[in-house]
Amino acid sequence: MNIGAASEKSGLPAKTIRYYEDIGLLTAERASNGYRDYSMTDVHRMRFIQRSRSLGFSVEECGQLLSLYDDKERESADVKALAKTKLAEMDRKLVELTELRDTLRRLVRSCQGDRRPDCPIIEGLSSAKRKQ
Amino acid sequence: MNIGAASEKSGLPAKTIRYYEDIGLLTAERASNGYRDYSMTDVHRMRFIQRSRSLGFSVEECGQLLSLYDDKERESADVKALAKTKLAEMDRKLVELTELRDTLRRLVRSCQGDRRPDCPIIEGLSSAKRKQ
DNA sequence: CTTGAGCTTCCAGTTACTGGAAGCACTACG
DNA sequence: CGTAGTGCTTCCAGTAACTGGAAGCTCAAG
Repeated sequence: MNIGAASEKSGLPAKTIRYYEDIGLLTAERASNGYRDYSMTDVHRMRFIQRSRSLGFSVEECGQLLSLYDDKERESADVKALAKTKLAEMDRKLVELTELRDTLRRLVRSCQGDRRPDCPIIEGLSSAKRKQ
Repeated sequence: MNIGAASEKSGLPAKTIRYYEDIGLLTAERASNGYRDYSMTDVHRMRFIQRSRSLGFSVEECGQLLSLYDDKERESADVKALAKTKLAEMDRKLVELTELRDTLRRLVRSCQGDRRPDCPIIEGLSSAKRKQ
């Protein structure tokens, strides 16, 4: 399939797919017309990257994960360790995000949304609970 | 207080504080020696930006929020609308993140962490539930 | 056979920092 | 009082991860 179809199936913009190829995260077959030609395996790889990125993995870390994926001889303990580290990070981030969401939600509720210039959202955001 | 102290109190690196000044998000008094001199109000503003950024507001949006904050005559409805939009976005992101965290957690649990090369983490990540 | 969408490469720009050099300012120590 | 070290200053360059745009080739439809 062409890059457009792969883009649609993977959720990655075509530009980004080309960029990932540039930096070595993806490779592409070429059709006789010079167009990139992707298989479902490629799309899986794209989705893998897409998901990993949205999980908070940097492109570099995606590369690590993918290299573990590619090198079937690698011990799965490596993958597990990496995943565990990321998991802890995500848990932390999730708590933080939830807190912030709740703060914002509370503030939106308490804000009148009328013409009073002293909106509590601003007040709340600038003085919200500091940690450590 | 100097930039170092403000950095510590706000959680923003000094470099970043200077950068925010560059792009007009922050201003700074200057002491007689030419050093930037910050008040607690400035630190609040920094914390506001720091929190907003970590909430997923872009620097541009922080600017909008801050301009609403600065211009006391503005209706708070504007702030509320902006906050509400962001709130919806955060809720979506939170759901997505939770899903991904759970996926990763399940996978970490099912992965042996031994020398078997067929780690299910990779498999799971690359084929995880696709939506819409 | 042309029109338009989709593909190609390449280069430039963007966002939000981050690092490093060169040099002035302040504190502390001998 | 000199100097060592840390912190501040500016400025310029680099980074990550895209994103946009130009110039040109390719393909399907009318």
